[in-house]
Amino acid sequence: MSPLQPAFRALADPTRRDILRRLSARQMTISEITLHCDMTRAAVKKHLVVLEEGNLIHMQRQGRETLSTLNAEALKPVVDWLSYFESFWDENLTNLHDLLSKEDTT
Amino acid sequence: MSPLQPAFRALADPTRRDILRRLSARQMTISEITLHCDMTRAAVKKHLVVLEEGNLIHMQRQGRETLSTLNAEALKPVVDWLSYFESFWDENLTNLHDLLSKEDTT
DNA sequence: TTGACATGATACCATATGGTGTCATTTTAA
DNA sequence: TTAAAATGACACCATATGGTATCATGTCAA
Repeated sequence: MSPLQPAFRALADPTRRDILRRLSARQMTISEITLHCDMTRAAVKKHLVVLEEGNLIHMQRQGRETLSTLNAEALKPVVDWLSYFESFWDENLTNLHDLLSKEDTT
Repeated sequence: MSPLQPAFRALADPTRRDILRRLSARQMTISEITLHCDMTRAAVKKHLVVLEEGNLIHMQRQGRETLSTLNAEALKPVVDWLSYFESFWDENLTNLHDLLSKEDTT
């Protein structure tokens, strides 16, 4: 399996992307995160596990609470994968040019 | 629903990411794509539909075949969303610093 | 030491997802 | 005109996914 797969999978859910944004401000406990999520704590916990599997966050027990911390570096490989396509953004304009040329001769 | 959701969902599957890479070289028919995918044409077609829902490709009937074309621009919003976190890549190094300081005083 | 707090861990459920097989329809080449 | 090629459209299946409810366990504060 591609090492990117767990990260891409984690990013596919809107709740998980929202959690990432919140964790970018500061680390939070599971209960804190749950306050914003409109679902049970158990569901939030599951999302956190998926995020951790994607290495996008780190969970650390601290006394009776568990702090989740963003690991933004893990997004780097994802951005790199997507960056491959940046060169095609302009190239598509070229294709549009070709298309227009053909239409001119029709 | 966030306009990004269909794109993130489409990117979550390795087969679909592979198809995007292949389409970056040239547009292909469904049968051509299927040759590389180790699954039936029907399954590939489903993936193509998901990619189209994410606006990542465009399908166009051409006689008896359907040509799939990459729409790389649709990846731009995805990259933009991820770029928000770039500023935290360095900030995490700062956090590491804090952590090390604390350990020094322990 | 004792109850409330914050979780971990499960069991269970409905739906979404990823695949297959099959059949109808349109198009092309002989 | 006719069979093969290339799809579209379904029906069907097993699993994964996203949520809930519940109960056990460790921890903190009074």
